[in-house]
Amino acid sequence: MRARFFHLKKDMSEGSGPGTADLENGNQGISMVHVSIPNQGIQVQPVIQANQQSVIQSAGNLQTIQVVRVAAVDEDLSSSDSDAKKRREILTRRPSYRKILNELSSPVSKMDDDSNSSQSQDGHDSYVQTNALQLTAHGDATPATQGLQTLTMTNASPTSASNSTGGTTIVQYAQGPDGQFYIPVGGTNVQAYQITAPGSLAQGVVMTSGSPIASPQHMSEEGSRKRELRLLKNREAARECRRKKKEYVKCLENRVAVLENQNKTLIEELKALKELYCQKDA
DNA sequence: TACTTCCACCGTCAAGCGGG
DNA sequence: CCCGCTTGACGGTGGAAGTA
Repeated sequence: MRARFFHLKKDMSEGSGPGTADLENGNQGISMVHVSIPNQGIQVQPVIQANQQSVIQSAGNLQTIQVVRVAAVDEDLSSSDSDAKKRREILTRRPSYRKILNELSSPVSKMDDDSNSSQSQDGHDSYVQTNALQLTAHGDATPATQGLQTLTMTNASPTSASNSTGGTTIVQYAQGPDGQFYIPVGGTNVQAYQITAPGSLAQGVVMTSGSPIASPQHMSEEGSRKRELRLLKNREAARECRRKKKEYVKCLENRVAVLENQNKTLIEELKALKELYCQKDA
């Protein structure tokens, strides 16, 4: 089995590298941590036992960050395919990063509400709030771009083959009589760009300049159009998903840094109090 | 310099999930 | 129930670093 399988969850529970110090007890069966943040203080409270789902729930000030333990699952890597299937079934699906980040940042804000950025409760996490990747298609009534469709992607990557305006990416495409997709550039001057077949896509959307009317015949099917659109959407979605995942990991790492600092401070405080107590006693 | 290894990123597929 | 979104898995690519 490839190590990449569930690697995010694994990273979270293995106690290796940055961002895992608060989860070091994972190998003792402690896989849930209570983090409560009353005003400024932070309490970390391990909770024994956890079921197999990654859940983050919040109740008032108390947030429960429950981390899936994968170590036990990974231990029997040599087991049969049915075991692998079982593991897979057990560990399928986790809440989306958007949801997790929502919960991490609550009750201050809701991710999908008005604002586009927020800070989590520890005041250190800084990540851009993301809306779900949304693509809405609607016709364009302007004569110059008759038949032009517009895909609006909120918070899509600015590097995508599209116009990006403040987190909203607009992909415009026209559908030729042959069923091809054309991406017009320059308003009235409808210079057509053809989205090529998936097989010829090395990376991203390869666009080749061409006539808005002429097209190769092999792309003329409705099915291939739909597929092309689906792939385009999924490409953007995957990009967005990876970005969110990165933010999520960063968010956790920041949280770990804060908790480590807190822990260090408390240890020093305890040490000082101990010394004071010993001096008094002597 | 050529080769290998590692890492990050990407596109695609497939499956689960939630909303309508 | 269907459709679209989300995300894990997989395979591919390119660049950086290490090695013979």
